[in-house]
Amino acid sequence: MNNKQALPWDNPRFRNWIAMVRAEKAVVRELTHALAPFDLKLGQLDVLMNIYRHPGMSQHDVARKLLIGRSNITMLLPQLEKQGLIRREGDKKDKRVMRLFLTEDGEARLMEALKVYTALIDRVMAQSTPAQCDAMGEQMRRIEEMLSSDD
Amino acid sequence: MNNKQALPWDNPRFRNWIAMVRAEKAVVRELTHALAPFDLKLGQLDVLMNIYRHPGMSQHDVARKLLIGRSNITMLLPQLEKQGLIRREGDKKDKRVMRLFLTEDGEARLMEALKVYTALIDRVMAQSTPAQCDAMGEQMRRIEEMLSSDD
DNA sequence: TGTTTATTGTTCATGATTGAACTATTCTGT
DNA sequence: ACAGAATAGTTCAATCATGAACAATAAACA
Repeated sequence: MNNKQALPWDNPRFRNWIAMVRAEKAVVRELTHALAPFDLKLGQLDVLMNIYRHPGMSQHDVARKLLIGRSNITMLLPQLEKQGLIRREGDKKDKRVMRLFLTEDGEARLMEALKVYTALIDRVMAQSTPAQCDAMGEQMRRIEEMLSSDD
Repeated sequence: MNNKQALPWDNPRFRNWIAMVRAEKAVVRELTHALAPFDLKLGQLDVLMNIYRHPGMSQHDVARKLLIGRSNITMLLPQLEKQGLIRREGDKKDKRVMRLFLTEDGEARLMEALKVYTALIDRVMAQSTPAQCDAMGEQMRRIEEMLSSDD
């Protein structure tokens, strides 16, 4: 019984997955430090980005987009509201949903933070050729689609 | 002043990074569910894997390998010890370090969990050709090396 | 219309992760 | 040998994310 031969570390797919997780963790750590001067956590920035792209988005939609729980959003928003970065408006037609908007401050803060964000990602992704980077992105989109479809 | 043109969403590198984060999150979520029957969290499995590959590893080394804090390890190990999956031995020469070993139960449980782990990763990574998968892995290793070097 | 079912957001208890402060031990340099 | 710096691990408080239970509202349908 030669268990060792079947060990995942000999499996390229597995090793590459591990490499991806480690890289992602390293970048996130770097990013968190880079965002500290803006008083923004990565999760908060994700929310701001989504509201910017889709003003009037509901909390539920933000949660689904970010693959996080609804309660997470509920506990995240007051921090952003307190900082005056976002505004919440009850929907006229559907009294259950809260529509989210950036304030001017929120948009300004977002733009500043995005400069740092993109600068770091640019630096990180410059490790690959544009073609490789795109190929990687395509793989990732296929993976996500594959997993979100068979829920 | 056409801010919009410089928006990160028009930047392929940025978009591909976002795709990667989403894919990773989706896989981790799936993985967490798949591991539930084994009473193992992903973080615990990571620790077991490292101890398996490097028996007698110190807690500090595990933390560094996994890119997590030392205190995290300290609070993680008692759970694994209570389940009888690992064993801790004080180093003879250096009384500060604790050497970690898998018990037989720990190794058995690890092997079972790894079957599920690798099966999922195989399924996920099958979205790419082996060559693409390897190319992606190489990118990730370069990224991690790049970020860990300039600490 | 009225009743059942779904959906949105909130609350709450729980578990995970972090970083700073601390103890104990070892290493360095003189 | 000794003082000071460095290292391994622990403790603790704070933060964060999660899922289940819940309230309010809307949608589906008999």
